[in-house]
Amino acid sequence: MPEPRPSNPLLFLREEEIRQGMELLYFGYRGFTAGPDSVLRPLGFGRAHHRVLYFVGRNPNMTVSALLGILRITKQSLSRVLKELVAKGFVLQRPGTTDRRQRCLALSAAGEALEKQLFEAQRQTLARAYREAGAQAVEGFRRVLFMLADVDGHAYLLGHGAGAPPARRGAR
Amino acid sequence: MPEPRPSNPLLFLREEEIRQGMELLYFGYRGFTAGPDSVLRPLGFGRAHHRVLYFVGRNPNMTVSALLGILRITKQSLSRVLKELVAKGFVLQRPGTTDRRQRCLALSAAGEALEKQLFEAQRQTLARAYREAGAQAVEGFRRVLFMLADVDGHAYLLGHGAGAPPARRGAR
DNA sequence: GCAATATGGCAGTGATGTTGACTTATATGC
DNA sequence: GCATATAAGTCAACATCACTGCCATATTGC
Repeated sequence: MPEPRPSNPLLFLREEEIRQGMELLYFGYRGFTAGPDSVLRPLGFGRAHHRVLYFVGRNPNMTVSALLGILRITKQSLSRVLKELVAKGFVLQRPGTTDRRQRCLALSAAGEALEKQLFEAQRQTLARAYREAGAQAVEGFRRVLFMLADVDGHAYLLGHGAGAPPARRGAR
Repeated sequence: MPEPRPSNPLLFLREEEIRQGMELLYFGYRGFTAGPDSVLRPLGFGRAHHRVLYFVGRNPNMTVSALLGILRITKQSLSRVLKELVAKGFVLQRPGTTDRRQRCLALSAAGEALEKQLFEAQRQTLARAYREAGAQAVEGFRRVLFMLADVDGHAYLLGHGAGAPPARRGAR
């Protein structure tokens, strides 16, 4: 057995520890995203549609450019997905009140129902993991992921006060 | 301000908390995977190539079916990616010693160099997040992600003793 | 009026995944 | 030894999701 596990918690950055973290991210994210696919496939939708439904549901009457800023994809990529969601009646577009060039996005009743169904699938997965891991682990989970997010992610996460700005407890 | 944050840690499963976790996973995973792309693009490679390089590097002389079992993609999807990696000299194929139908996969010297470069990019991202979040947070991060992984993920993670089997401290 | 902005659209391309059917080489059971 | 199973590779066809580049339309702001 090469080099025993360090008991000193300050030495946790060995390559094996890092690789384990990488693999956990890969398998964990895969397990987390597996759920909604079975709901989306029969409707002819994919992950991109899910992301749009999610963020539009969470930010009613958001503009197209706001959504583009969150998803960080091109206008054309979003356009196709959005057009399908509007055509099938899951998303509503209305001109902005102050600026009529804008198209404000919101979920229709059907869109809300679908988003709720997708949310429920992932809620159960995540809630179960939270319960098994414990509240303290959840706090660490959130703090590490927040640090992994880029500046755009931080801007979004901090802009939605519901979330805790993960200041490090007892930070040096 | 609707419904104040519960001080009781047993009530952390409200919808807002769950949605925050979903968003953290999305933005955190995106930030984590952003690094290697700039290295891979000039070589004509993508994320699929990265995953193959990663797991072959980590499991030298693994068989094609073992890799298929880890990645959970079809033989055809893997085949295309693998063929390109072999053609460009990053991955070596050798017949198995006991079963000559098998093709055992390993990284060439160039493959190891490339994998190391990709690893370094993500190691820095992850190590920085670990440092900022603290050792205790890292433990929670790992435990939640482990619970999110599916059975295939668990089988892989537990099969590589380097990782800690995330038994819950003080579990009920 | 005119430049900038918000949005939508078209054409083409590429990476990644899928299904289904088929081939080749080798191993194994009887 | 021969039938069958298995490991791997291959081909055709297709879907999703992203990209670039270019252009059109409506509206705003100066």
